[in-house]
Amino acid sequence: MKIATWNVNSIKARLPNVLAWAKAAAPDVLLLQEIKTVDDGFPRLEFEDLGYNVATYGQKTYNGVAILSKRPLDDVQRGLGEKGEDVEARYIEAFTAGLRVASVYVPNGQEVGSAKFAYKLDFLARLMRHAKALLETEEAVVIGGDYNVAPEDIDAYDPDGWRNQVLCHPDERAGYRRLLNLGYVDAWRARHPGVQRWSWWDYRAGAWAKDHGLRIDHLLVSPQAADRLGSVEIDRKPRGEDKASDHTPVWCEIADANQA
DNA sequence: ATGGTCGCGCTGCGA
Repeated sequence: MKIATWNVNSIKARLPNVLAWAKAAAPDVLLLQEIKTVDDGFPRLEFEDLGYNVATYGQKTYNGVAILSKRPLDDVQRGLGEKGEDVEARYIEAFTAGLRVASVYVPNGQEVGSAKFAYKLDFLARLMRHAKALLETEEAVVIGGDYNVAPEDIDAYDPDGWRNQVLCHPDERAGYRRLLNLGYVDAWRARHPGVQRWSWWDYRAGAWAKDHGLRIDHLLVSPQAADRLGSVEIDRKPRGEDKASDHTPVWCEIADANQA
């Protein structure tokens, strides 16, 4: 089965792009971030027509996450289940197709040292605690999303220029690395050691044209899912199309449990 | 170039 993650930067503005990609790439599970709409505004019927079940955790104007799956979505959970998470819609998980999957939109953090940066670090800590609890179920787990962290220097086009900036600061890299220390695997990096590839290019300053990007969108897979990991790719093509999101999809294949 | 460009929703904020 194929699982993809994509920060679409408004599902309404991006609907033709997302429908076209979902049709062509045909992921079994599509994890979306920054849908930027309340649940009632999500174009549910258009995705149901493509054969997806839809679960959303929306919010007016900002944030918002969703899970689309060709299999039924069970045990849907919205938020990280700790105090303080109800304000911003940044996490949704469900059990589908024999896996637990989650779509996460980690706060951007705006500027190192700001209140928003502190909120980002706190969110990463809450995510870590929740991810740890998920591991204890010994289910196959895939937590995909926009982590807003370039894990290592190799994940930035100009690591020295980005050093100590938001998205690359050591404190947020440490927060992200704690997820790996629990036993989660960065699926794309596991399949492509030493390779540079971006998942996000700023709209500004001609970043796409100059290929100035960062790899900040990740699929973290539990050991049980890592044992079944197949191909993992970043699909650059949607970033170059008309009315593109500033992020592009990342996908992985997870073999059926009985084939592992 | 301390800039640049999007989306939301109608003014400036967030990314």
